[in-house]
Amino acid sequence: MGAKGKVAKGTQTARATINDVARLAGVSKKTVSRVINRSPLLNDETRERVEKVIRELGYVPNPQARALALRRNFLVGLIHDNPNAQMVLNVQQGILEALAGTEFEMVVRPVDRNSAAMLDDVRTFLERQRLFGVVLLPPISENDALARLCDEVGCRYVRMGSAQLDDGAHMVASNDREAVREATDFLIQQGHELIGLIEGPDGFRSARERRLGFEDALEAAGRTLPRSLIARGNYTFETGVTAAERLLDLSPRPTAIFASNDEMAAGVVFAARERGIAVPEELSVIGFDDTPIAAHIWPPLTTVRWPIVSMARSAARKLVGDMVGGQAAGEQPSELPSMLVKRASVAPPPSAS
Amino acid sequence: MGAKGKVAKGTQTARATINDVARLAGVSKKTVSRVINRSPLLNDETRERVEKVIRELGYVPNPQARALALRRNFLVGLIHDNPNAQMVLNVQQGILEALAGTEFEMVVRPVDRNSAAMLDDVRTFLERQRLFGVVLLPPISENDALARLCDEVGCRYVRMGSAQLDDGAHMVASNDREAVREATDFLIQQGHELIGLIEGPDGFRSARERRLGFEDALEAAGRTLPRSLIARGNYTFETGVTAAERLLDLSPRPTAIFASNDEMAAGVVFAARERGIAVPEELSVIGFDDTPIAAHIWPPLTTVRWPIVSMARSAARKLVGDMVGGQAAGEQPSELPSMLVKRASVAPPPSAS
DNA sequence: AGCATCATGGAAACCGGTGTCAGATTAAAG
DNA sequence: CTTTAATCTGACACCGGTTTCCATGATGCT
Repeated sequence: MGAKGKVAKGTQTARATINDVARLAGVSKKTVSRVINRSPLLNDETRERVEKVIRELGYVPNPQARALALRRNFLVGLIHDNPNAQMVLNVQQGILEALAGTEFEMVVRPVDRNSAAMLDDVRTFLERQRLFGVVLLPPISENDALARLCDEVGCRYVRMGSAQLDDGAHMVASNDREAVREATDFLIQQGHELIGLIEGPDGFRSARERRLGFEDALEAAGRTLPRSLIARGNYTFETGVTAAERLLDLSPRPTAIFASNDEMAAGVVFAARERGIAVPEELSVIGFDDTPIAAHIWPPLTTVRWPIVSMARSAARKLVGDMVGGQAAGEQPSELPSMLVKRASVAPPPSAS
Repeated sequence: MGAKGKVAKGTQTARATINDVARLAGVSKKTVSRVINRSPLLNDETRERVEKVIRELGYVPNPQARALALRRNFLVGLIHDNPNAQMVLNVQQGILEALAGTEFEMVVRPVDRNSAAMLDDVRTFLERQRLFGVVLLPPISENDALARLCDEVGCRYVRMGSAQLDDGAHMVASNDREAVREATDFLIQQGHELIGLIEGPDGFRSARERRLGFEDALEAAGRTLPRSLIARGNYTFETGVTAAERLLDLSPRPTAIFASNDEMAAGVVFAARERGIAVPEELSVIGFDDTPIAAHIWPPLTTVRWPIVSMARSAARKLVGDMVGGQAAGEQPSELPSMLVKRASVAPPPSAS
């Protein structure tokens, strides 16, 4: 039980105001305000006295009043148009971890990338709510006009993505290209000759980076990528199935497939099952993201663990960092590493056994 | 009139204030305020004149100022401690659908059910932010103390759940017991004699309802449920695997398993694969929720489609209904139906073929 | 017509903080 | 022992709405 209640709660919950604190501490509102806002030009002795009263009263400044006076809300927005539920939730988790214990809250705002009114909607949202800052999740984070809009309305922002698209203060990225190169190298080392690629949708930066990584690996091995071995999906399970069906009907059939995300990789496994192709004996599969589905299907997927939670946490810390914890928040990394998680979906090709 | 009007800001983006509207409409702030808040005692002609100016100016009241004056924020909170990412995201989607086009925003707040400070944390959250209302997601929605707390601090709330735990104004529920009875009936009709149950964690209302539905079906068929055919998981994939392993090692082995959610059902399929037991030829599986994983594993799962998005939308409408759209929001349903989705994971038992 | 009742709109206070700027204190310099 | 500068502190207006209180004109009733 919390024995913090020195404030007698009568019938009504009477929250202490800044005036109460000021009166009891024998100072003015303004001085209390200075204490709250960590103003440097303040006598230490005065500060302590006020802080003592604040503690005794259990006083917490009213966020609505502060928002009005400061013309800035203590809300961090998450703007996304991401089709992958798990990814969105991981990002939320990361942001909330960074915001825990602060006065900030998270408000979530999905947008429609294809809507002509998208930018106007976001502008209205930002101006109305006067958000402290926003985290932009890919793919919408790749939209430069959106970033400019944030600047314009005076809203801080941090973009998440698969490659550095902005300066360190506004970007938290992974290095997808490098990660995919390693994953593809792994397939090549296992002896695979015909490796199919299911790439992400056109216009997604991550799709491009991952394809480049794939090509990097082939090139390093002195191979070229035939057009027929490339299929495209839009990061959903269903398009993964369709793309895999095309690749699996090829003759000769690829013995391995790299899918640009786990959803599509799960689709590959599904399509293989439908055709009676054994995974990994006859077909090796690698995905990307390491979402739960990767570990929950049979066989569990070899995949690239995308540091999404850390990226989101880092992004949120960048936003509010200078407001809370001072140097504790410190300099947040702008690039976080991925790693290859090896599971049962990869084996040497049949011919190599 | 001593029009000590403010100096017009030239280049700066000056959002219209209530004073601008009042001046241009030739009325007082108060009158504009009455228009905004749909006060009934107002001349129709005056109202229209003011509304015209509002439209022309593109005026939108400042939410921060309203929040301060009204002592109530235009935020709807989502409080949850749900382990299932997909479910949380579906709920968010439903809430956002209900809030679209209104002045409300959604703030998400995960809590820790096991923390002793949970209630205090939530109280602080509600009092500080002065939320308009909250949606409570199971399992935390089953916590009566939490509902009482909301009442106490004057925060509206709507609970979501698997059974009616509260009056219609505060509850949106499905009827899990009935849905599971139907699902189990389906297994019985297919000819299964030994049906295993993987129930949800102790203390979850949904776990209890689903077990009761299971028992209802057996009882109606004149059977009893041996203790050995019941295993327990905590709604995660991993505990589903463990529970399934125990059931599959029984002799005689059950020919069908009902798992209380899809995650655990996916675990059952996984465990069966590990043991070389063919699904559905040697083992039928039914899950609950119809989350994406159900359709994305092989074989696709027969499952109960839980109307989670509609429930969340309905819950949010109940909260803000009287504020927006008047009767358009109308009376929201308090119970929404589930349905059995038949996929490939169920077949008659081997002996029956 | 005269008076009570009611609907309407305005001035000013208020919600609970923050910004500006001048005045008070104290320290350093002359 | 002044004078000057630097450091703290508080009075007051302000953020942009809502609400209270009251004056005003319109309406109803006898």
